[in-house]
Formats: sequence, structure tokens, C-alpha cells
Amino acid sequence: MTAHSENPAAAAAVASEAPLRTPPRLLHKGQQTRAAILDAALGLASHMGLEGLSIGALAEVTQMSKSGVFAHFGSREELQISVIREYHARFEDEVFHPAVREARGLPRLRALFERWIRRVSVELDSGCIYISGAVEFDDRPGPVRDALASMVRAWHAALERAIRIGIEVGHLRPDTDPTQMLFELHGLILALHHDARFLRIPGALDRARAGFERTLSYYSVAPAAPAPAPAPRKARR
Amino acid sequence: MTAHSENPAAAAAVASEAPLRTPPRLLHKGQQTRAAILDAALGLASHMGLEGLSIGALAEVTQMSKSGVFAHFGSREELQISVIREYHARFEDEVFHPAVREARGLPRLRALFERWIRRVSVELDSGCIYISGAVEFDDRPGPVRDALASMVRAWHAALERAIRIGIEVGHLRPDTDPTQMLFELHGLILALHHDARFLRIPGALDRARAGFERTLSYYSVAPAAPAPAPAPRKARR
DNA sequence: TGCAAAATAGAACGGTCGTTCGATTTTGTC
DNA sequence: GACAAAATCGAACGACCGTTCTATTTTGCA
Repeated sequence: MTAHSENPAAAAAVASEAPLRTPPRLLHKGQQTRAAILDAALGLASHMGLEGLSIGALAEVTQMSKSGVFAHFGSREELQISVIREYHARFEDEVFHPAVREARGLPRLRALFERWIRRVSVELDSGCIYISGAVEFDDRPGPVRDALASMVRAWHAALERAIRIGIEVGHLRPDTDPTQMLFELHGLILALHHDARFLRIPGALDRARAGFERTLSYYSVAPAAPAPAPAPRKARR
Repeated sequence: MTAHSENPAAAAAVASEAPLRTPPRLLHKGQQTRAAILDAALGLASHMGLEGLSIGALAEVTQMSKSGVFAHFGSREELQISVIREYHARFEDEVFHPAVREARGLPRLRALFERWIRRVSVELDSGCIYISGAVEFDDRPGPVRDALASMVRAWHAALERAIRIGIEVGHLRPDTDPTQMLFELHGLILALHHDARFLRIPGALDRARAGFERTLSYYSVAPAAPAPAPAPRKARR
């Protein structure tokens, strides 16, 4: 169906074997405007939501015709999914990759959370597509919801991995339930998103930070306390 | 503008003074179907969101004509606001009023939270309009957003009041920051809504309960602290 | 029972939506 | 510079939207 510029490498390889007819080009100009459209779409979706993202509005912003925009994606659903994928890539670049360079355990967890709340809050522009999308598609099955859920699950899995490492290196209490801790940290993010974006409460960002510290003070082994049960179990997942 | 059945008492009083012409009726049949429409609208909005609520779909569900439905509200915005008000009334009846009959302090706070998570989770039907509406309208100013924010703020104020009472009666630590505690409890609700409705994770409801207990174990004056002493501040453990 | 008022129906409007299709321009390679 | 492929445009489509208007039915009280 779709048939818009897939696996160009394979096509080039085939062409090099039989160069007499229709020598195909490498990716060039189309991908460039496609990226520009996607960039505008991300900005639009951040404000109006994935469901509020319309091809007409997108054409107006990018100074293109509706059909010109449309041709790059083949359907609105494919556009939405592309936006989700693009958001995921940026999220990884701005939150995950820099934070994962920190030392294993608490430093990494701190960096992950701090970058997370900055991304979600009013920091620069607009809201989090993961959060708004979750609400928009929680009762709407289909490929868009699947793509969104897949990305969110991947991000949560990464966070849970960081928590698990924190337990392994002895920064967090050995009886910590990683999923439970993640649930609570995620709640702080969602409350921040709610209070900062919807209610426009100024101190929400610091509330999230305070909640993080309070949660940490419970799950981390007491910094200068006797720290019960020092013996780690068999270890090694 | 609107002009649909406002202050009937005042109109009746005026009429009783000058009964020669146009004796106005009391509220009767119109209000009844209006209530039926509103009931259907609430179910629809819970699944599709306040923005997904369309008069055409509403007419189909209620077996009425579009204009018949429309006449009861005068505009889509007014319909949305009516839905919000109706949701607020039901929320009060199912969550606030029963819980506020519990004893002041921890019992009341427990009842509030327990009924809250039941309302938000998959308990019976569908999602929470407060939560979905907050995401839908966080970037869309107007009377709908104002109405929604007003209701949410009222509910949060009621919760904060319950927390404050908990401090007064000595169930919660005197240095508790009520707004901060509310922020964290609200986060648990939002995480529950996210995990249960979007990700369809089964254990989310118990995760919210566990988070509540953990939060309570911090903010309440230590009854029989199961966890190691969490850094007592000025003394007074 | 009669009659005005309220409630509802029906059709039409202008608008936006996603999508299709044929024509046209731009691009990249020979 | 020629030429095919890719990219883009412009117009049109059917569908749904909220809203308006005019009939028609139903209601509730005298």
C-alpha cells in the first residue's frame, strides 16, 4: 500500500546490478522537506494533541499544499505515527542518552528524573506527547495507540532498569520493588504536567523535585543510618 | 443569548404578581429529557473525551434529532460545560459526600483516597473527565477550560482541607506541607489512570494503594514505623 | 377540551476534515 | 541541456461538524 520511499539502499543495490533502465536516486530533497513537515507537526501536536493534528493546519504552517503534505505520509495515521517516532527520538536524545552517561545508581537516576521533569514542564515550548497521547488514545485502539504504547513502555523499561541497577550497586534498598518505585515517580511527572500545564501553578516543578527526594529518602539505603540487612542476596538477575 | 430555562422561581414569582397573561409552567418534561441527554453525553465524553463529544453522535444515542438535542443547550460549549457540571455533581455524590462522613483525620483521608481511585480506575465504566479534560484543554483557553479548572480546584481544595484537618487532629506530622502531600497523592491517581486505562496494566490499582500507604507512612506521626527512621528533623520522633 | 407554549423534528447552510487524482513543477543524473 | 522520476500543486469528492431556520408535534394548565 503505502509505497513511499522505503529501503532506498536495497533499491540502489538492485539498480547497480541492472543499470540499463531507471537508475534510482539516493534520498535527497524529499526527505528534507519531510523532516521540515515533521518538525512543524511535532510543534503542532504538542499544542493541539495528536488528534488535533490536521493536515490542513500543517500545510498552512509549512507553506505547502494539503496534498503536498499528504503525499509524504500516505495517511493521517501514518503521519501521527511518524510524529510519535520523531518525538521518541528527540526524547531519547534530550533525556535518556545524556543521563545514561552518568554513573550507575543514584546519579544516573537523578539525571534521568531531572531531565524528565524539564522535558515535561513548561521548560521551553509545550507538553509531552506521551502524556497527552496516553489520554487521547486510552479508549481508541489501533496502530497509533500501539505505537504510542510501545514507546512509552520502552521508556518505562529503561527507567526500571536504572532503578534495578540502583539496587544492585547498593544505592537503593534491596527490598525495593522497582515497578512500584517507577509507578510513584511516574505519578510525580504526571502531577507536574497537570499542575504546570493545566492549572498553571508556578511551584509545580519544585513540588516534583521535592516528591522525588522524599521518595528517594524512603527507597535509598539510609545515608548515615545503620542500614538494616546489608547482605545482598544471590544478586545477578 | 442562551435563554433556556433559567431561574424559573423568579419567573414564577413575577407571574404570580401579574397572572393575567402567560402563566409559566414549572420544570417538567424538558428537564427530564435534558437529564437523559446529559447522562448519555457523560458516557460518551468518558470514552471520547470532551472534545470528541459530538452532537450528532449524541443524537444517535438518544434517538433524537440533532436539533432536538442542540436546543437543550444552545451551543456545543454549553453542552460541554453542562457535562462537566454533571460530572462534578456525581463525583461529589460518589466520592466526597460519603467520605466526608468518616471521622476527621486519617479515616476521612483514607476514605477519600479509596473512593477516588475506585472512581478513576476501570471500576465500572470509563475514565475520569477531570483527567482527560485537563490534558485536552491545557492549551485551549475559554469557558470550558475555566469551568473544568474551577471544578478541579474545588476538589483539590477539599482534599487539602482534609489533609489540614489530619494535621490538626494530630494524625499527620505537624510539619506536613498539605499542598506537597496533595501533589504526591494526586500523582498516584494520575499514574493509576495512566497505567490502568492506557497501558492496561492489571495491578495498577494496588500500586496506587501501596503508594498511598507509603506516602502516609512518611507524613503520619509514626504509629509503628515499619521502615527505618526517615531522617527526623528537629527532633520529635 | 382548547390553546398557547414548550419540545422536537427536518432540512439546509457553510466549514473543515482526510483523501483522491490528474496536471505541473522541480529535481538529479546522463 | 535532455529526460525521467520525484515532488508538489490545485481542484474536487464525500463525510461529518455545529448551527440556523421553519414546521410540526407534544405538553401542561385553563
